[in-house]
Amino acid sequence: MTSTVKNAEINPEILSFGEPVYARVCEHIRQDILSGKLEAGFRLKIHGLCQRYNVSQMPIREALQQLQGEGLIVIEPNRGAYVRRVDEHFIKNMYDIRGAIDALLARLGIPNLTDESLEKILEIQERYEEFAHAKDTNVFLTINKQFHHEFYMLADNPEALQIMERQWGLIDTLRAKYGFGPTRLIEIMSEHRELLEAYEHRNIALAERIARDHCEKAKIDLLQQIRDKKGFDKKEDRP
Amino acid sequence: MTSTVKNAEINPEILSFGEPVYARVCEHIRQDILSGKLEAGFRLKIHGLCQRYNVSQMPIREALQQLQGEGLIVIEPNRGAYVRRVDEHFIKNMYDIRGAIDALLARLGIPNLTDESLEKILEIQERYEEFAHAKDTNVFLTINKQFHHEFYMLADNPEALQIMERQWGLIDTLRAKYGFGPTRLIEIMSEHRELLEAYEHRNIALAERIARDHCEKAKIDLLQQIRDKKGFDKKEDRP
DNA sequence: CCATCTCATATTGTATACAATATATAAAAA
DNA sequence: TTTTTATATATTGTATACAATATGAGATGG
Repeated sequence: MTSTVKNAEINPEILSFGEPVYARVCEHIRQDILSGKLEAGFRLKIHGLCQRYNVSQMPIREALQQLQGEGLIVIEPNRGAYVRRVDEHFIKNMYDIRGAIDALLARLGIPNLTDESLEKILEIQERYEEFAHAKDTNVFLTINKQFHHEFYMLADNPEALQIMERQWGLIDTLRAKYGFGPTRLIEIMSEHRELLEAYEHRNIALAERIARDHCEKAKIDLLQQIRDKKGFDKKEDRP
Repeated sequence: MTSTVKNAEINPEILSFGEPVYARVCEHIRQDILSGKLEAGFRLKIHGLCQRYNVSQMPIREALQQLQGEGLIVIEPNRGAYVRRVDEHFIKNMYDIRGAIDALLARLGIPNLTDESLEKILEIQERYEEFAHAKDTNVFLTINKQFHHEFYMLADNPEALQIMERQWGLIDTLRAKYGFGPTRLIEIMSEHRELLEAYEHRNIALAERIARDHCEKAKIDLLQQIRDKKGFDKKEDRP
């Protein structure tokens, strides 16, 4: 082999696996956005990302294009890329959509409900209640995701799951940042219990209503948290 | 300026505007997929696209990444890109999702309903009925889109609109290919009339139900059309 | 005849050079 | 002082060379 290695050392963490660099970089940036390390509105300069990941521009550019397709960032041609900015409208709209989707998934899922899945959900719920007093937002978000994931699985509609997950990450990011209202954690617990009961009784109409209300209340709570803590919608880099 | 032009002529249709090439190529491929020119499963080889658009690989690759983010194509690392394959499950799932979203938009939109918007919708509906006997699927799809677009606007939830439009294009492509069932066009007309009436009376619950049923019937019709005309799910290029 | 290996070819992936565009700074004119 | 213009710098966009990987055909061994 007559390979002419003329490039300097490459970040082994990025190159490591057989996966292409652009895929790895894409995943990395996505996580940085969803974890809140890269805040909404943050300007993503290609050169900066090149240094950060120690690779050339092209894999970076490809990663950014994919993230734009996913809606996590916005690329203005010849001007640059920014982490998508979210406003109260976006939050309201996403919760409304989620309410509709969750209701749908209840309708689709209840006919497929088995005793095993019911038990599994109950188990998650109990773990949830265990941590209810801990007040650790991230632990909550994780268990919460597991809880709803079980319902989603029952419905057997991966497209709905994918559509929601694609953008819902941004909402979870906000929730991690602003937390829950003082009484919200207790309310969530009982709302989940109610939902579980509706499933147990195979009461589709009731489950739909509870799922929608659940989202509605979560929406109100998050918006309230944001208004309380303020600091929202500051530090602009570019409109 | 000491520019050293060493590249051959560039396709002026692609380069023309101030828009970057990758954006133009992206739009072009997207249209080719949605219009059915590039069928589901079609292998998108970079070199082939380079020749087709007479540009180098990089803009092509960036365009493909974005389309993958949008979900229109699938890129298997180191193996290639394919137009997303759709199966009956996908169709069923998308119609279910659309039913839920349309119901939501009815609920959100009715409170915002004005006489002007009502009149505009009625106008579209009349144009619809005018063309009902023409049996031109594409004309139908266009007018149909206008009809529903008005309802979507009332709801003031651009995220829902965007989420739907992103993937719904693939369904319209199938509809354009397989057409409507013999009695379906008449049914659509009356279903739209019913929906319009429910809006007129500001009957949210009724409008929700009609919107969902409308999607349910459309789903059944499309699946039937596909089964009838066969030829579906053939000509594979790669799993 | 079948399985496996080798090697040529095709295709995708990455780095780099350079071009095009936007942004910022400073000088000139009003 | 304000506005405009010129110029330099920074940043994005494109083409090309080359590297890495996958694919397929023929050879080799069982």
